[in-house]
Amino acid sequence: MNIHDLAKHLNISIGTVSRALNGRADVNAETRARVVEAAKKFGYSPNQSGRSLRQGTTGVVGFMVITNRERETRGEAFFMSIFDGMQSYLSSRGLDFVVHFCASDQDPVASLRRIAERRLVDGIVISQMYRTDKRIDYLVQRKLPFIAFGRSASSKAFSWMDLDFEGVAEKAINHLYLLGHRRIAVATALNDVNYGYVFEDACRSSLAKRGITLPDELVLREPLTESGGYRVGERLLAMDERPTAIVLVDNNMAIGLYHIFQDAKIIPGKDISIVGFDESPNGEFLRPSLTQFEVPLVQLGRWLGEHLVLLIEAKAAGKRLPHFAKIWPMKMILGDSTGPAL
Amino acid sequence: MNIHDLAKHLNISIGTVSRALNGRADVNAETRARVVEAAKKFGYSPNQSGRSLRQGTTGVVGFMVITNRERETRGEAFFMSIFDGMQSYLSSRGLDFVVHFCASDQDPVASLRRIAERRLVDGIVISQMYRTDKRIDYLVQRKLPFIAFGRSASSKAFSWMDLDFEGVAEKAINHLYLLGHRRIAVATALNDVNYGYVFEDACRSSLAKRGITLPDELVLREPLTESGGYRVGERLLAMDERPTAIVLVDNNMAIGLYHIFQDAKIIPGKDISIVGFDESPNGEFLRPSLTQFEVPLVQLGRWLGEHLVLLIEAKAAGKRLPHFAKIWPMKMILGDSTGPAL
DNA sequence: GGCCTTTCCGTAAACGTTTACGACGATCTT
DNA sequence: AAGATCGTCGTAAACGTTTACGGAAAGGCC
Repeated sequence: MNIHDLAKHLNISIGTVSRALNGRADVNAETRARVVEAAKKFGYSPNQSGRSLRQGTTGVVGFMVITNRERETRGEAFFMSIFDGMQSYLSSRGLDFVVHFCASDQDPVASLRRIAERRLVDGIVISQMYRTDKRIDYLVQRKLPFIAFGRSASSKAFSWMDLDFEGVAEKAINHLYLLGHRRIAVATALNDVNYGYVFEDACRSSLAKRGITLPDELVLREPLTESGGYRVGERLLAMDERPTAIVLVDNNMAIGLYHIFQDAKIIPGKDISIVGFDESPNGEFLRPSLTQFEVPLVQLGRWLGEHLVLLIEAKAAGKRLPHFAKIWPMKMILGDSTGPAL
Repeated sequence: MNIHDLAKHLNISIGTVSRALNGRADVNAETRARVVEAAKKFGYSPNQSGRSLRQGTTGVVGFMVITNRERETRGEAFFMSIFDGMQSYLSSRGLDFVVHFCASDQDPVASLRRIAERRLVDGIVISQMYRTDKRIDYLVQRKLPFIAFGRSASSKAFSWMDLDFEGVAEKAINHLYLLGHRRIAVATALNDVNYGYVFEDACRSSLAKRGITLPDELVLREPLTESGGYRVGERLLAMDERPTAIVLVDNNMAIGLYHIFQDAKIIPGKDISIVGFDESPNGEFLRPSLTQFEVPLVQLGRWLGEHLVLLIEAKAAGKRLPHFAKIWPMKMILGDSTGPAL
């Protein structure tokens, strides 16, 4: 069933059918009603290939995520809620949303090139930004609208949004400082994902603001997983001069950390203070409950959808929007995993 | 940069360029080399819209997942590994892989219709099957190749694969039975997702085989989340005649269950035995470690990719493959959460 | 040398849309 | 009444490919 069949059945021209369905003004109200009804009856909806070929636009918005077989990124469940929010906004705008996966052993730029060159999307969100990320240069050069979810050290001008690592670090450190903690460890990412460095630097400067220097041995770089957290615990236990508190860049780590502490009969919030990062269901269900930060992920996804559409529309209109750099605020949720320093 | 530009630059016709790039036989080796090199140099790759319009095929394979804002499905991280495996297989076949999300408050059939009618994919995996699922009828009628990940009670003939709920139930029940347990509870899904029923029935018949009838009050239907597990724990604690063991259809539940037990000073494996379901990193890090089942998700994703491609190729060749119904085997991993009945 | 085969390539149609343009009758303006 | 405007619709070109078809040149065979 294509537009010709539909037109023939209605005894009008395909041009009129197209105009009727696309809500153009120059078509009789009654004709339009007939067309719409017939389209519904026959389950007709325009072939996307024909349409995009003609218009040069696909009506599809993408999200690229780099999977990691060893679960070393926070990937996982985190993204699902973001997808949810983004999809719900885009569908309200009549756009399709698809997620592209790129295995960690593949070249992300090649994967992106493929998506872009085959013109599968009108715009895309890229995530898991590396410190220097070639994807940015490529997308800028290709003029494909995009938002980076996470900052990068790229010199190119581009739009991005990121979690408020500075705010989190400041609130966490301040909270611990007021509780009397002075020797504070930081557990951060092992691989080259940029936010590991961002968080580390933020903690360092929040500590410095209070006259504390962060010694190298208290920066624990491990995979952002349960076993990474377990490893962090092992390293903490092996220290001569153990810190009285630790802040984590990832809540998966908290699970492993809690369990090694449980084995070692160390009670979070009493013997050592722990501050988690994102709001994960695990955090609420840990005992004692984890002090962590609230991230409304669905809302964040909506935001990404809205702003990517703005970029796409601007490009279609031939305009140029100023680049934005949005920091997503996060609220601290006090749990029982933080307490006065010994 | 399109095929015309490339042809003009090389001083040959677009037909030859197309043939050269598509690996057709009737083109001179030297010409082909020149074309390939020029394409690489200019970063040319064919416009997917033009190509699909002509060939009637998109080179894209999809996966549809229904998000759930309340995290009531096992959705979440589970899928990420499946995507990983599926994507890696498909990319080795030169196909693209995209994931379509459908919010739980949207109509899954409408969402699927949109994908199918706009011809965005050559084939699709649908998941989170309902007991009676209209998507199946739609896809069968539309003749779009698909695999259902999860069974359904649909009368239509279609291909599906599912986890081995019967095997899991049998192994779990047998294990508990040999440990002396006779009063065994089952925690399963609250909503209409089919596998909740499948698992319940499987447990029921495994128990029956050993002369035990499963009383209604021991079937605990709750959301497949941490808080659902907590709720299961509450209900267990409130029982006059508490079961000595419980099997779970979801590991997220285990987290909540462990924590209410921790609060109530009930030790899994000693005071009560717990059998989890899928292999999740949480399970390994629970204390005592959870008896659970191994699911090689990446491999499972590859399997889905391979078999969907088979269906797509069969359709392209005008052949009809017999429908398959694959049960994915799962291996029990003994933890410390199961022990002799009191 | 004539014929056949093979190799290679150009031509043009087709895929299903959208949209600029023009045509037509009807209505309005003066 | 003539011209202008408006509402509605049909026509045809264009988007970028792939591929069936045919033709030219070259080589092989008798």
